[in-house]
Amino acid sequence: METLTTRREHNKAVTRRSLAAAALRLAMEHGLDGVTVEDIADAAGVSRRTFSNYFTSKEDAVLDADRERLRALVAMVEARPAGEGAWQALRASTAELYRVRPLPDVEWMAQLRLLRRHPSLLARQAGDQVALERDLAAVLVRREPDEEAARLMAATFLTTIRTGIALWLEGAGAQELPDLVDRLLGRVQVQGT
Amino acid sequence: METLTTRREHNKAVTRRSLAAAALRLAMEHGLDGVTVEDIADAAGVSRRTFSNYFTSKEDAVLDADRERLRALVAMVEARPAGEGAWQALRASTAELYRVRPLPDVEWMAQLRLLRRHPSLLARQAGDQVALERDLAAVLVRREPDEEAARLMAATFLTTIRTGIALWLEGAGAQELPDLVDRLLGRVQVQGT
DNA sequence: ACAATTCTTGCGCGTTGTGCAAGTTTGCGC
DNA sequence: GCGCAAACTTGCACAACGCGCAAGAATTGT
Repeated sequence: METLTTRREHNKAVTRRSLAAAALRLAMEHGLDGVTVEDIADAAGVSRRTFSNYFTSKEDAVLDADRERLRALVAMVEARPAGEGAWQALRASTAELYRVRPLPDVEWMAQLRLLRRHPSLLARQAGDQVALERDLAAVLVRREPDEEAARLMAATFLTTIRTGIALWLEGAGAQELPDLVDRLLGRVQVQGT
Repeated sequence: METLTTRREHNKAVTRRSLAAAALRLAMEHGLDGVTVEDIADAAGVSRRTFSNYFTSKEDAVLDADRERLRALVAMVEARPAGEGAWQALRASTAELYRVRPLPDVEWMAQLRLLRRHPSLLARQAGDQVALERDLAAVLVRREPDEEAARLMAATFLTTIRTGIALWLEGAGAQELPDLVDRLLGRVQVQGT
């Protein structure tokens, strides 16, 4: 009675998660600069070299959960009802994401405050988003046939999310993140075809 | 008969420019990975250690001109007529930037194709933009008092520019960049107060 | 059970960023 | 012009990083 997938994939997924979790935990504990790749590898019970087989840097590992979350969001957008407009689908998916996968408050708060501080993480995160833009735009094309508009929409949308998070982190945290993000999304308009 | 500024500042400016220029030239010539910091330092006639006094990485040096350009744009936005609306000021400044400082076609084209390829440059560039968002938002506040809106506008604007450049690079280059960017800017709308 | 594929690991190497301390240049008041 | 203080450059050393390579271990399919 193994897992549903093959054993290899399962093992890989486990070590990947271990590494990402260890990276996040240690970075929150000692600060990003207070942790070496070797520390993370040790905590996950693998060698430094193996770490490099999964991630290219510690920033990469720390942000793994973030990326996974965004990939889930793209999938949600794809699964929205066919008739829905592009921007509406994005907005609805965002709300859905916060419903289906709420942020584990305390831990995430700490992670994000960490993110916000360290420039190399900000840079990496922004870089990741650029890569995601293509995927998101590809999904959007079904709802917004003009490729140029789809691309612009994807970029604008992701940036709006990022801005929402930034504002939320800076503010006293008086308002709920989902509400803030949704309000921002309501303020932006990208003209379609 | 020295320069207008003090000698020290002048010398610093010279070596900085030398380093940035050398970085750009060598990166275009041999690819980003085909160049070491030492190569760049040698080409500029300084030591590797001195390079680090000016830039933290070669990506940093390569993108120096880009950043300077964006800083000029922020200054232009600040200098626009007082009555002008925020988004209108941004749009006008962009057009002005392309008029006042046209892109040295061939060289820039090559640089941007280089940028687009290399992930670490994309990441760095995106990270720089995040840092610029604050400055731009601060300038915008005069025209858009709602800080949240100003911030969102700054982020959206910079992303639109980036998207325009990305599309331009990918396309056959049939259309002029300024026109493309201006069209994109026309498609986006960020609701003020 | 055996061979092929895939993953892990240790080793080595070139590169990077940075603190430190000595040397050099520039600025400024006398 | 003189000399001192501040600022800048340089070489050195070191921990850390990313990655190619090849040998060993685990997993797979037959």
